[in-house]
Amino acid sequence: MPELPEVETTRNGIAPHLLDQSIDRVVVNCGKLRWPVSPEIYALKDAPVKNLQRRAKYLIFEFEHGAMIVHLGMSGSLRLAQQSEPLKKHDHLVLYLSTGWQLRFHDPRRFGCVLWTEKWQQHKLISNLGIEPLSDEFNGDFLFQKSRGRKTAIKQFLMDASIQVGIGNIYANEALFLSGISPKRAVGRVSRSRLKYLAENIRQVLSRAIAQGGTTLRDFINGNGTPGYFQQQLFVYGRAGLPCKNCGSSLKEIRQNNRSTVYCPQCQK
DNA sequence: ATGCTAACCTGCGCGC
DNA sequence: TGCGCGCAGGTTAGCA
Repeated sequence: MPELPEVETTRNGIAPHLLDQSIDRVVVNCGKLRWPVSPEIYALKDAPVKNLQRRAKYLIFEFEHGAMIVHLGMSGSLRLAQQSEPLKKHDHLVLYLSTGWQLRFHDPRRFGCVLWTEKWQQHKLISNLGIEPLSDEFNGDFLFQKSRGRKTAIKQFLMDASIQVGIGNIYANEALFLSGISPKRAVGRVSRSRLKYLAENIRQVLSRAIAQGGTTLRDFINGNGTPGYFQQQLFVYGRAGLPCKNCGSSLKEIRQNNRSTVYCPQCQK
């Protein structure tokens, strides 16, 4: 479900309700997620949230004594709710805030996770991640340096979180279209100038998606229960067989690494 | 090191 | 209406 913009949108939506507020208690309705919900989460009590940040597609809730790491997987969402709203199917965790609001973790497919760690930067899911695509280090030179000698397809490379994080299937497809680069091209053979353009497009597409509240395909909602609007601006993702918005020819769909890739064979070389 | 596959799940749309 | 199939925003573990 959520790529970087959707996770960031979630953070923006819930942060005002959490910062310096206390989580009184947590009720776990189903602790069987990608990994079992950590025991420390069950025991969380009267804990003020000191900070809420995003690293890759992870949300990090920092407390005095440690941190809660949340990943939304493919179908997860976090949503603020009032007590009076009935629980939905797949509302696996309910965090009770001292303000009376609840933060509910909803995840039909249960590919997400809710874990506790004392030092989140050293957690094994976090410590080996690549750089943030919206940071200054992420640019054409970085992509050039990381990609030399590699034969892997450029799309797969973009989605490799050990290189750079946050780019999932939607935005990999979109960024390559915006850059006019074939998703099949061996990344090690893409020129420095094209990689520079690609890096700029990645930053731009992610930033714009955040500004639009993310992409809502099936059921993504931000922390306040409202959908995103970026899907209206998608050029290729989900548009296989439809006309290219640039040249009008039919968009083609292939599978790479068992993920669907949509691109314009005319515009992307 | 790099790279592929299976695995973790539920829900939905489509063809028959 | 119902059933089976394939596909869906992700990522790790395990094995070549």
